[in-house]
Amino acid sequence: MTRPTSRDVASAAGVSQATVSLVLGGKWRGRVSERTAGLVREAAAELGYRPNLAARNLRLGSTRTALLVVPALTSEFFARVYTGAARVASDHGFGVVLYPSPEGIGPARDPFPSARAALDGVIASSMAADALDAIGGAELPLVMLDSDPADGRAAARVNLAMADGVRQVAEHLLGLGHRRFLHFAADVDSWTFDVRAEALAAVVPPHAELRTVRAPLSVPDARTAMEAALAAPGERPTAVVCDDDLLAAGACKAARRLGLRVPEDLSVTGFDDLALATAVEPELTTVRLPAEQVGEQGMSALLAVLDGSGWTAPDIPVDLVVRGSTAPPPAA
Amino acid sequence: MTRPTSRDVASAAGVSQATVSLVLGGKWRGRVSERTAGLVREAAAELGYRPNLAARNLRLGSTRTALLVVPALTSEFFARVYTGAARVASDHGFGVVLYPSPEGIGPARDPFPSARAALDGVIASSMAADALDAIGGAELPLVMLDSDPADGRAAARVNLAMADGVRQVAEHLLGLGHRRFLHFAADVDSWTFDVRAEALAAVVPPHAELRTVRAPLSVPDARTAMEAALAAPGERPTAVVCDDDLLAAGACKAARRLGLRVPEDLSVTGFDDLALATAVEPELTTVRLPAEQVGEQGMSALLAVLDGSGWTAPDIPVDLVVRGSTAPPPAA
DNA sequence: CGCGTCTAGTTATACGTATTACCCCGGCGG
DNA sequence: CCGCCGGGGTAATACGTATAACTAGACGCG
Repeated sequence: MTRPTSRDVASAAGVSQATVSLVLGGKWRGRVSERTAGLVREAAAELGYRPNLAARNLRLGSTRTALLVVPALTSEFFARVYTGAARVASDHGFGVVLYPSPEGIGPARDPFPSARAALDGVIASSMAADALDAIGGAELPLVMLDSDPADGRAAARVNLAMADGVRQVAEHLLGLGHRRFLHFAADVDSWTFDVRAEALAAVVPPHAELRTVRAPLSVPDARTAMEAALAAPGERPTAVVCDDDLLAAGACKAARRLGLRVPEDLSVTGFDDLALATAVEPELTTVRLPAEQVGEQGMSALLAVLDGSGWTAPDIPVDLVVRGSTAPPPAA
Repeated sequence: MTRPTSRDVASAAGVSQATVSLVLGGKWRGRVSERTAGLVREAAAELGYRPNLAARNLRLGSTRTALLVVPALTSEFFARVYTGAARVASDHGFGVVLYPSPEGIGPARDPFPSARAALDGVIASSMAADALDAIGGAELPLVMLDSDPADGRAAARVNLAMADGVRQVAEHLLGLGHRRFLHFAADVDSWTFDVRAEALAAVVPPHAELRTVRAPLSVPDARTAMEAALAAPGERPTAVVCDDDLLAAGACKAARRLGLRVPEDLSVTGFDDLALATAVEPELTTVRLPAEQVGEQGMSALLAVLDGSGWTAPDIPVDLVVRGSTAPPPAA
């Protein structure tokens, strides 16, 4: 009661194993007659034949599988990146396997004992640099997402126009009349956040004020940090620019606890346009990131690299989405 | 510049390939001398040897890989299930691969061309029944999560005590004095939601009122549906029991739009205890599901099945978490 | 008629591993 | 001195596939 092999199909169809392989592999044009091919396909269907992929991989020296390294599986953004990557991959007969950052699994344990070496290439977020080291995938073709162009490990790179997104946010707020800004930064060591900080500093005019507060990427942590920041002495900012919607949600909660209304007393902007952005009240003004497109381009880039051809593309544009969490500053 | 094979290690160590395999496979007690084993390990480390898994899989006829079939990758709940499963798997030299329901990838495309047949077993959520059909994994050992015990496909089963969770919610609300309930049900065809509906109907006493409204599992959809339900003529319910935190968040938004305060005018309960539950204002009274434990038990069950031993365990208990979205009904 | 060419296949082999069956050699009991 | 045994290792093989190299026959053409 074992799985049928190509040899079983061959004897059922009355041909050789090689013929079966040719027919099912699609490379039989002019090598096998239409009639025989039909017989083979019939026999294969009859037996419910499916090729043994371990054998195929061994023969081809390729697994047609890419690894997507993400910082956290709970992240809606990376879930969408995965979707995009999987779509492109499946168009090319590739599979995609996820490697979430080992956090919560334990640093010493490798969640991919069986997949680790069975890969053709790696697509990795710059936010998961440590996980990437853990894989030791340095010997595999690597595509990095939203990473520092100076990082030499990547064979290709897919970046979002984060700086432009920050610029759009800042101009929106400046246009509303805001002059005292608080940058609510993600307490994560990642190039992509550094870029946002720099972009914001660059676009805020000299006569305006810009301070910075950091918090880990979670709503409760963000709330705590922002409560402290808003309660601090001195002139209160009128607009909080957040690195992430999670931070923005936390900031809104903090504001409400302190009796501040959003957006009348305090404007808050997010980043990413997660589902959360429209789940909270008021809905967040934020920056929409085309996550699926990141995944698609990442996979395309990897395929190009594997193919030996080069790959390069402009930064993926991002768009400001104005909702209810921003308004002109209080008259004061 | 190709990857070293066990044969390369053998010639470097001055032994045969078989010896290398024995030593590195750990089955050399009494077959190879301590000294030779040391030499082999040294050579392997020197060359950076890592076994070719396609070859190993082919030889062993096993891939040591399980597939986790989930309805949606964006789901925080299943992300945690995955974490638990991956932890147990890695303890046993197994890997876990995710198969998200094809939604968004297209029904005709199989995101796992390379993994489909390269699996030892499948763990599937009952919410992803159609995806499961698409894989055609019927011939593989199957563990089902939160599924109908009458479904005969599963070799083992891991269930949460959903009915008990609903009971806890209902008793909490009854204890607060509520008598007019609205069940906000997920518009998803899944056993796990049917169970909740039945449990709620069973625990609400005859003199109380219980209606039902359905909506898809998203905050905007939930908000729309609940706005309509609350604006409907007739006596308004005082408590909304939701199948999911997403629905609860939508219900809160709908209430606020209609000028109702939560929890003073309307109590709302969630289910799942997602991050969202503490991100919204007020924080949701909800039912915490130990998702990691579901993943752990699911993987343990699969390993047991593969091992030929049976597996059975009681339902995993769930706990009510009381937060700010429930209060006694308005005096009226 | 002889030769090249085309069609429709087949035979043979390699991929890298795990494991079974075998082999060699030194020592030991008889 | 021979048979036997056990320690230490090796040779050989199979897993199932893809493909390069080959072949048998039919056919056209000079």
